[in-house]
Amino acid sequence: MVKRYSAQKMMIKDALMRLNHPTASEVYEYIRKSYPNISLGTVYRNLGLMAESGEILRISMGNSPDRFDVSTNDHLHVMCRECGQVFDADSHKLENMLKEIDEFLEESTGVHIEDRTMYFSGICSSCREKS
Amino acid sequence: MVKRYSAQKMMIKDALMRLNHPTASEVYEYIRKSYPNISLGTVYRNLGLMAESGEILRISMGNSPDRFDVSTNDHLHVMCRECGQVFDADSHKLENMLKEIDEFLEESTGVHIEDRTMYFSGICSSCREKS
DNA sequence: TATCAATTAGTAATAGTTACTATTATTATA
DNA sequence: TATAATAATAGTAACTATTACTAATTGATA
Ligand SMILES: [Mn+2]
Ligand SMILES: [Mn+2]
Ligand SMILES: [Zn+2]
Ligand SMILES: [Zn+2]
Repeated sequence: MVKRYSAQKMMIKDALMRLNHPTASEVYEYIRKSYPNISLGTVYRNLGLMAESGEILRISMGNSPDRFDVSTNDHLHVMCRECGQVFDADSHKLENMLKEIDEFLEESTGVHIEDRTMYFSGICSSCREKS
Repeated sequence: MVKRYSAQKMMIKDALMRLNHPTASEVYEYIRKSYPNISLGTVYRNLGLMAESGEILRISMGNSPDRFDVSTNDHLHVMCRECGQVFDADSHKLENMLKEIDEFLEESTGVHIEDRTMYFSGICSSCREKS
């Protein structure tokens, strides 16, 4: 069970670095330009494996298709509901607040918090200018 | 365009009050016991309409099916990853912190935050006792 | 009672994703 | 190097959650 770093896997990693939080099909379409034979299944499988191993991040936002992220450091995501762009925000400075929220929830629900999911949406500055 | 509060709609509302943050099919299965002819489409449509009008809440947690909530007040959700139970937590006391997070994000991304989605998961107290 | 829009049941269609399978590519080994 | 073992792929089928469609039903109104 030796992990083979196939050409396809490298292309997927490369696409992730070039695109901004792409969906699986965005990765697929990007690679297809230079390598038309890539299979959508291969893209999904590798993104899933990489996310599971912690090499990349899977971002589930509501009911839209999952997005993937090469940055695995702790950070938050904000999406513009006008243009769809996804913005990163370093959550370092919020660490204490987030811990406080966890503690509050543990106390009021009895659940030992192991994971939190949060994302935000609004209108980005360039979309605000346009209107 | 008179809003008719059909028998089906009432059954759906009743199911929501009796079940704990159910999915559309949980609502469907519940109603089917006493009214086998109810259509899954009707359940989906009415849940969607009620959520849109603000009469109930739609809760999207990751890639699992959407859940619905009769309580429309501001509160947070915590799910036990062992038994799947969903717990409510009044977010009143966190209001200031949440606003601070919004402000931080507006400053660091330029996006004017209009909506935030957050949910948490962990192990509930009764599941912790069992192991 | 006749009319007409709202709603329904039942089913078809869709989107996103995972599963399957035969084939190809890569590595290990005789 | 030739052969065997197995990891990964392309292509497609299947699946789940959800929405769309349509003909029939319901119920309010004139
Ligand atoms: Mn990111
Ligand atoms: Mn709730
Ligand atoms: Zn924008
Ligand atoms: Zn539990």
